[in-house]
Amino acid sequence: MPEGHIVHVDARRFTARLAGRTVRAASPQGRFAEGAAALDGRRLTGVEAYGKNLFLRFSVPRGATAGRAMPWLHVHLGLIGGWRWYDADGMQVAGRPLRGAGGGNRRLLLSAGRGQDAVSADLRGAMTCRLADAAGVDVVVDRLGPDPLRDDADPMEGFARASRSKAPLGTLLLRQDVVAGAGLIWRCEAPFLAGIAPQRPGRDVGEPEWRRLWDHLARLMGAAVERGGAEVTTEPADRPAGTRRPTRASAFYLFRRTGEPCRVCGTPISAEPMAGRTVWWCSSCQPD
DNA sequence: AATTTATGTCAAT
DNA sequence: TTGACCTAAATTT
Repeated sequence: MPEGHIVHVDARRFTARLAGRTVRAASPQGRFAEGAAALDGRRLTGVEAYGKNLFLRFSVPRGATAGRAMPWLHVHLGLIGGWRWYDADGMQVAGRPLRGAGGGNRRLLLSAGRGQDAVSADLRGAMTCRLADAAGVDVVVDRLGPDPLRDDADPMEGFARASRSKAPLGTLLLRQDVVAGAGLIWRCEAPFLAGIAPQRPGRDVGEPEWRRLWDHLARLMGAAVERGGAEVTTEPADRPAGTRRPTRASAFYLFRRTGEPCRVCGTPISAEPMAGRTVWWCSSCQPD
């Protein structure tokens, strides 16, 4: 399920596989029929990931600018959305065949090429899928804080917001105007590695601590991108003996490990609701 | 076969 | 703080 690093992985795939190409667009499911018709036959000219938002820029057809030009496709995957990639044979790229590949849940199918060269991106379950002009994109981006996966990020913009809030750090890290792209996994794992309790009010987090936190976020999320989206925060030495490659059960220090022993000190992992979702922490490694 | 859950966000209380 | 929503996979009946 998608946090910001997944969106950046998608962006890389769009850049590698569809950027610069003339794209066919369809909405087999029908709920984005008008948008798909508007995109069909245009060239993908730009790909941007910002936090959990993906922006795809398409060429504007000459003469067809009756009214505003809408060069951008804005996609937000929400909790359950995702892109599925297919190659010429209708298989997932680098994956197993998808059950129900012809099913009716495909909101937007973007494809290019023919025969051996064909590739398709299949969007399903997204919370947002809409066309936008440049101003529409700006509205979204202007609301976002710095994205640890972007070169243009200024972590101090996030610090400025966090340090004037009394809300707990674990809540602040889910706020997209504080850190764009962070989600439930990172809001737990990064404070653990930084040794800060998620209950600590934002205004009580010092600048050096924030920088430490930011560095962990950027490193963890960057590593997940390099792994093609797979999230792993544990160091090999902190995984059970004999676990060479991280498994689902050994990938995290805290996430979904309520009551299990801390991998560093053995203290049972604590959990409680925070901002409507579960936050996990180690009361020993992350004292109040 | 039906129900629950999921790494997200927004609107309504 | 709660419910609604987008859909697929896991879990329970």
